[in-house]
Amino acid sequence: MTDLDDIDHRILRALSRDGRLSNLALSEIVGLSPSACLRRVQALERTGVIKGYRAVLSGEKTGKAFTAYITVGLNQHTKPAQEAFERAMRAAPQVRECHNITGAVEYLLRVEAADLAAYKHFHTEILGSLPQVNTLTTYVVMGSPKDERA
Amino acid sequence: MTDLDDIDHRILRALSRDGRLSNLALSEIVGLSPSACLRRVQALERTGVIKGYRAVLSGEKTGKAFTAYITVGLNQHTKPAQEAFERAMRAAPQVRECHNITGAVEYLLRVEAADLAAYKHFHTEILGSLPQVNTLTTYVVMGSPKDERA
DNA sequence: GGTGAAACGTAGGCCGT
DNA sequence: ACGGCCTACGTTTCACC
Repeated sequence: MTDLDDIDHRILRALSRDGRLSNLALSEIVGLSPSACLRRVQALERTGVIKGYRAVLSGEKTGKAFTAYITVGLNQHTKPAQEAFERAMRAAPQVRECHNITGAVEYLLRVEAADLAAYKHFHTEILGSLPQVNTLTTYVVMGSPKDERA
Repeated sequence: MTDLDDIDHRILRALSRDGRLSNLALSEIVGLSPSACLRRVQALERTGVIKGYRAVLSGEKTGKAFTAYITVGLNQHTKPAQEAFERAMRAAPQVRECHNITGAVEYLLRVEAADLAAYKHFHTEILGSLPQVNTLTTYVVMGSPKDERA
């Protein structure tokens, strides 16, 4: 369907590192003329290989100094229960990621909050009050030696 | 040190959603003239509030259809052992994230691979062969109802 | 913070391969 | 089908108010 050659991969690598590269600079990096390069980038965007662009913000400097991963076990495995839980996660601004995983529990969340107190509030008032939730285990992030999705 | 007003927050929200917004479009969204808007964005970049910009790629369409989270327990808690492990994670292209966490194990990884076979190879040949690694538990991602860091 | 103008980058038509 | 050239147009960026 979409097959990517060497130049496409170079474009994707360059834009992953710096999504604000100008087309002119990008064309020099990948060794193409500006117009040929632009056409490729537009095609990658059109076909959904490039899903979008994002500014990467500093958690500390935007008042989100506390990050944790949480595993969530539900007490029912029915579709309505899952949908209700996922709806609640989508509505919660502290939840940056919600993954449906295999294993002993159903979900893995990434949560960002201002501090431990704000996290505690989220944990007990929001997560703890959902009727579908059975088990919660928190893993506080002390550091991220690697985070390419920063 | 860095205190952010309402307009700054609007800028950050807009650029988080679309990191390629032109300064002109951004200035209209936040209700500033282009030059004033640009000065703010440059200040946010200079002070590290905006850490960078990234293209968000489709895992499926770039040949990474398999995603898993892995918890890793080490058999020594010494600094050299941690550093050796973190070095190996930084060197492994399949590892997109490596977080140092609290709890029963030391690390949480996010790994992306082409398919289950490629993952198995990484799991046994790379992770399994590191002398510091004691326990490995894999959680395969079946779906991500929410992923704002996409 | 806004204005204006010069410098710069973008984007699309066109042609060659 | 894909790359390079050319050029009109839009955007960025900076000194100045």
